[in-house]
Amino acid sequence: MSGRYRVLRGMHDILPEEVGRWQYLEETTRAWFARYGFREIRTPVLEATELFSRSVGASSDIVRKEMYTIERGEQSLCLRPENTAPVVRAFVEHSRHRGIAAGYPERLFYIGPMFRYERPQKGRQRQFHQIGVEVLGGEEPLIEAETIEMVWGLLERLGIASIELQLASVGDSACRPKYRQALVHWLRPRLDGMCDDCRRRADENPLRVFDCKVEADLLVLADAPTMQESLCGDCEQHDSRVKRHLETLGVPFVENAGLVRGLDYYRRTVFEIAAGGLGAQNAILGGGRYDGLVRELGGPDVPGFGFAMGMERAAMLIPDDRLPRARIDVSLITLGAAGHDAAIEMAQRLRAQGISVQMSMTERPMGTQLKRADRGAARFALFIGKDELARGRFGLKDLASGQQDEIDEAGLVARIKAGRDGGD
RNA sequence: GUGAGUGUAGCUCAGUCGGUAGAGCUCCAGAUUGUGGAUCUGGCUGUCGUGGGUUCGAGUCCCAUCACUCACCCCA
Repeated sequence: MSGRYRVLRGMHDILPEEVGRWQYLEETTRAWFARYGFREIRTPVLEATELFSRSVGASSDIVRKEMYTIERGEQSLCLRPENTAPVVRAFVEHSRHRGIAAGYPERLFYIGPMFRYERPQKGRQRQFHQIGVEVLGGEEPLIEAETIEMVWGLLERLGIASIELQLASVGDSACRPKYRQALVHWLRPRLDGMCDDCRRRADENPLRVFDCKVEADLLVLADAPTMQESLCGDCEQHDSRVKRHLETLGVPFVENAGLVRGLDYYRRTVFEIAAGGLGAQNAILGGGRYDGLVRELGGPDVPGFGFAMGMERAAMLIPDDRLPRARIDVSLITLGAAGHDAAIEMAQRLRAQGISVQMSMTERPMGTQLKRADRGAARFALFIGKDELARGRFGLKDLASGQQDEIDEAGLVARIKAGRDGGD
């Protein structure tokens, strides 16, 4: 490690060697989401701080201690820590609800950086990237099922294996407060035997006790009342419909009554997909329904559902053999000054024909040029020297097989393009 | 914010009891003046994370600090 300046803590350069992994993730996502009618939305990374304290929750860790804020004159701005609130802000600002027909909600996705001032660890950066989806303008359980089926299919297409979908309902404004009360009541006489974290959680956010990792506590909690059995009629019906649709679509899930999402705005359905190989941060994506958020942010009473996927986490799980190898079509091997001069224009003509070409910027020994062609993973080497120029025919060598043919310039393009399918 | 581990060449790492800074890979040149991958020979590359202290002498010991990694909290 050298140099005087370094990247900020928790932030990373994505170098050319890794960029292919990211492009594969992004391209696969865009193509797959398009099949479900999702369209991309891009919003600014900078927003009013209040947007997040209103939506994510002023008491949440994200707002309390993890935001990058900028005081600019009278305004408090911040780098977005998540993107549901900005997307909803844009939805409201542009009156998008006016274009929604019953049964056809607005389907949006985004890809971009988020910022949270946290202590970095495996799978957690201060600048990280999310692929997120928001469905606005429908409360049908099919929305959950279809959207989850979509992302389940995406992970399959990316070759990400050993994943588990966990599903729960956190109820609504009718049944959740009642359950919360019941849980606190149940916990109170048992807290003495439980860990410090649980005692603190019981005060601040009782549902979080289910996140506890202490064996003894988990045994106690196994008998705790669950949200599931406390759901009101509407929530219960919604939840069972979501599950029925998921079964129809063949998406396996496990119910996890202890699933707690960190953001205040969730109602009813919440879910998470966890994977092995990610260390302690094993959630690759999570989300839920947020009926009420649009109204909270000053819009009409439009229901919503969405999730966000951590791109760093997803990228880590894509098997190497899934990634297309970036290859250059042809590397020019020049011999002598005349060959090098002629190659300059040859490169231009081939590139105009849609072929990727590399060549040395200076005359170099032939052995060296071939070595570079190899290292640069070129498919072909094309020899250009005075003999070839005199004959008007060039040696085109397949670097994998070693086979070399004499071919005129007119035949080069077709031959090189044909080599794309044949070669590994 | 808390705890633990690690910082030596572009990369991966060795460095004994405190005594002149090392290896492999990469890179460059050559063996090979018009044919690559293998092999061989030679070569370049260092504020030893940073600052201070102890010492005749510090990569090595002590203190501080910064960064990275993992974990906690929390989250994607």
